[in-house]
Amino acid sequence: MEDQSFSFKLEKQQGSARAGNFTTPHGNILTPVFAPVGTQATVKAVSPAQLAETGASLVLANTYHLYLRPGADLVEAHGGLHSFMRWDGPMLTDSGGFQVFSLSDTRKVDDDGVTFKSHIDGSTHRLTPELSIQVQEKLGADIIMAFDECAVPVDLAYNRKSMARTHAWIERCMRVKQRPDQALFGIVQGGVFPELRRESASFIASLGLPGNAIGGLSVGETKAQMHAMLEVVDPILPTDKPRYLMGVGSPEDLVNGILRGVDIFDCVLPTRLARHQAAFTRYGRINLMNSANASLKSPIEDGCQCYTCRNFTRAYLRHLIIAKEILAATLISIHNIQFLVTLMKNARQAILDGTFNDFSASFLAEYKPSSRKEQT
RNA sequence: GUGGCUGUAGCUCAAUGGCAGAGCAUCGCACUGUGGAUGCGAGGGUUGUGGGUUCGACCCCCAUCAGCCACC
Repeated sequence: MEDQSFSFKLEKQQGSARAGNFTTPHGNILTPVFAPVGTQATVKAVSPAQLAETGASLVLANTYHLYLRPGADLVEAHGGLHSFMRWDGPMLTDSGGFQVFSLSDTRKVDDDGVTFKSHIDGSTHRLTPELSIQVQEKLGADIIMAFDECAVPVDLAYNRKSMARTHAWIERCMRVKQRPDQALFGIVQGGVFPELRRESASFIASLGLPGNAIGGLSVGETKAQMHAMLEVVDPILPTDKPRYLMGVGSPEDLVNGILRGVDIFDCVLPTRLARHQAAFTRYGRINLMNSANASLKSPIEDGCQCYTCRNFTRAYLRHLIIAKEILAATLISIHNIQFLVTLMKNARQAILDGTFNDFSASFLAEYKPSSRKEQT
């Protein structure tokens, strides 16, 4: 079904950490990789040229949002997502499955699909595995995702049922998929339950898809639970296919994910935090609005090669924030994206050099997570 | 000069004799397959000043100061 456009070469492995090269019709993805999120066919506040300058390769967009607005037919009529939003590099679309979870106020899930109300105009819609694939084929991303259900990971009985449903849906996705220039990834579910995760990973691995994702994590469970689930899944998923941890995440989560065999990450965090005035540094997250930055002539991070840090002081960025200038979101987004992209590049190089253990240990020792629900 | 109105948080204003509050601003925290350039919280007061009435006064009375308006 897939043509020769997609191949994954595992270049080097150190422990569970992997350095690879995933070939797509729009260029290679060197892994580990972080994909910034452009839900509505735009990485918020950042132009494609600025995005390219951060070193980002893979960009994510969202089926649910684009299906509702402007509609898949319109995107298709404009030559697909790459052409429509002017991103020449690899792209990935989420299936809409996550919205089944995050918009649970207004959804109804059954074995055939999900009925939900539009957050834009309240109109009722129905999404099925078949429709999700049809929409994603019109959008035209290089990597498309199976339509899954992301259940709240607390109820074992419900998670078992939900996992079975997700597995059935993936097979339906495979049956209707037509375009050979798109790679369909399956998604492992199973909540925080090792036995379910094992079963799900075995099933997904057996499908022989060009890539495999791990879903249903970073949705409220503890870090320890997330790590445990990754460790359960790591030895089961095929080593010769990329693994994608959906929706993750923070810098420490990326490093911890690589340590447990993950190749691809995506997250809204760098851009959302930027719009909320927070920036990553190697020592942890800082809030640029803090008055301590009011007169600082230093950049967000000394030595950072991003456009923002090469040109602008913290005092200027804080001024933009206080004055409510939209450039603040742009400049901080550029920094945060490049921070994670660079972290992935450095991690990849360390794996290739055989020094990833030291790299990850020293990064995790230096980087101080600011969230209160950290650790544990 | 005469009369009137107004003085409460940094700012704009509530509170009609019963625990002085709000919005904005300031300060801080959070954000994980993006309904959100958002959400949560904190600090901040000799109610212009001085007297009086009252169990109790931002509130009523007297004086005084300041600003504004009108009329001489």
